[in-house]
Amino acid sequence: MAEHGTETPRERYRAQVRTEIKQRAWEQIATAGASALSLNAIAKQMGMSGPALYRYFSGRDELITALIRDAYRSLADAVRAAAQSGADLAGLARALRSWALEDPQRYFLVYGTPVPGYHAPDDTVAITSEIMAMLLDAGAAMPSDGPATPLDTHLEDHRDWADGHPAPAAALRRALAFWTRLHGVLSLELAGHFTGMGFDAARLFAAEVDSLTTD
Amino acid sequence: MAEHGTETPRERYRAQVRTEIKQRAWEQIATAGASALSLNAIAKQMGMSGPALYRYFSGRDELITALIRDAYRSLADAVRAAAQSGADLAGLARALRSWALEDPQRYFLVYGTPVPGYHAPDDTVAITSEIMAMLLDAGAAMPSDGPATPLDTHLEDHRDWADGHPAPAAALRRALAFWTRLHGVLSLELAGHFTGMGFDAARLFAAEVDSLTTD
DNA sequence: TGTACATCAGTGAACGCGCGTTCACTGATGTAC
DNA sequence: TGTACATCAGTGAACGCGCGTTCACTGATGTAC
Repeated sequence: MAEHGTETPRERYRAQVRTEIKQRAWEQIATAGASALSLNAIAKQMGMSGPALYRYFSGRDELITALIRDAYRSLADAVRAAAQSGADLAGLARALRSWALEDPQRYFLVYGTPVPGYHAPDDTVAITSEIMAMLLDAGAAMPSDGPATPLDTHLEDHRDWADGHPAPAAALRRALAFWTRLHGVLSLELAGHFTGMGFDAARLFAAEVDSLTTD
Repeated sequence: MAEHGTETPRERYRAQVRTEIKQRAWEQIATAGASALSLNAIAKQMGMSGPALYRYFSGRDELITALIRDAYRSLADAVRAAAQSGADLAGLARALRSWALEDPQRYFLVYGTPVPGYHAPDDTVAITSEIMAMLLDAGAAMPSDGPATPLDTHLEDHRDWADGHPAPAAALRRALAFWTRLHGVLSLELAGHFTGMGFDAARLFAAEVDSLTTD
């Protein structure tokens, strides 16, 4: 028999139901957007009554928070998997794109329109700098010819966000460009702003990836 | 006395109230996000009863549609104003940034998380290509040295979206990069993803603007 | 192995709420003679 | 200029709805002796 740590059957069941709730929540978000997420609707879909969900989440807010945390975690894992298999910046970019296309609404839960007043859970900043560290690793592994840009010198003085990472300024710049440029193409593509324009979004993305490595 | 075309006092009043409704709607969106927009709340804020608004908009959907249309229009006007005062691509970029910072939620209504199932009004595509034409003008006015990129040749074959504009492929590429790169920095900044990182978002934006003119 | 008890998942009724929207109406504003 | 009528802005009551959330409960599952 497989061992599951010190998990009791009841704990396993709880974890299972929690997972199913989140899964249904994602489906609902994919169908009608995050603002339409409803506990009662999820319960109905699972064939149980509304109040039952309060055994698993203390309320709607905690559920959404859990979803956001999972989304960040999942993104970091995707990048990590690529990094550990020896990918360079371009490889990480491909991993990012795959992850984004896999579930656009998940992407938008991380990078989409912020809800005024809502504050993302604290762990997300830790996960973000975890991702940043991997980008910095990849950026630092590249040859950086050319003279320092004005942005380089600014970043040299404001590198706290790199959290002690010894990457040179050019790598900091590249990590930021990775973030902003790829997010630019991806989010416009996922939001449907390219539909009907006729060109291939994948090629535009590829060109932006190229732009990171040739400066 | 000033002439207002053939506007009757009643028509003027109607237009005034419609404008105030939209204004309150924007305030509400800025406070709690677009999904929290409520006709009743707007009415209350204006000191009138809920049903009164139905004299001015056929329902919530028509109001949101009007807001989106106005947002697109306003963006196009901002770009146009810059273009008509002789700005180059970098100048248009500054205009875009100003417009975005002026009202982040307006920006997100145009470029933020799409609501699955909702379709933006048709005029918006016309306005988008109006903006594109101005970017193409500015892009074509720049010297394009260097060999054609793989993206250039792809765009050469898929330039329908340029709507007959005679810009060379390099200008098409630059217009798209303008769009995606600046959106990348801007949307991350407006969504607050840079807060706490310590660097100056304006400089990052400036660097991206530079990247458009030096390839 | 069998009984007594504790834990805990899920139910169903009930709460107050704010939403969008309709409808028949009142009263003010404008128009025609 | 004054009266008769039409237009139309805004009201208030009412509708059904689905939401999040609470509470006292039943019944099944697990635990201790």
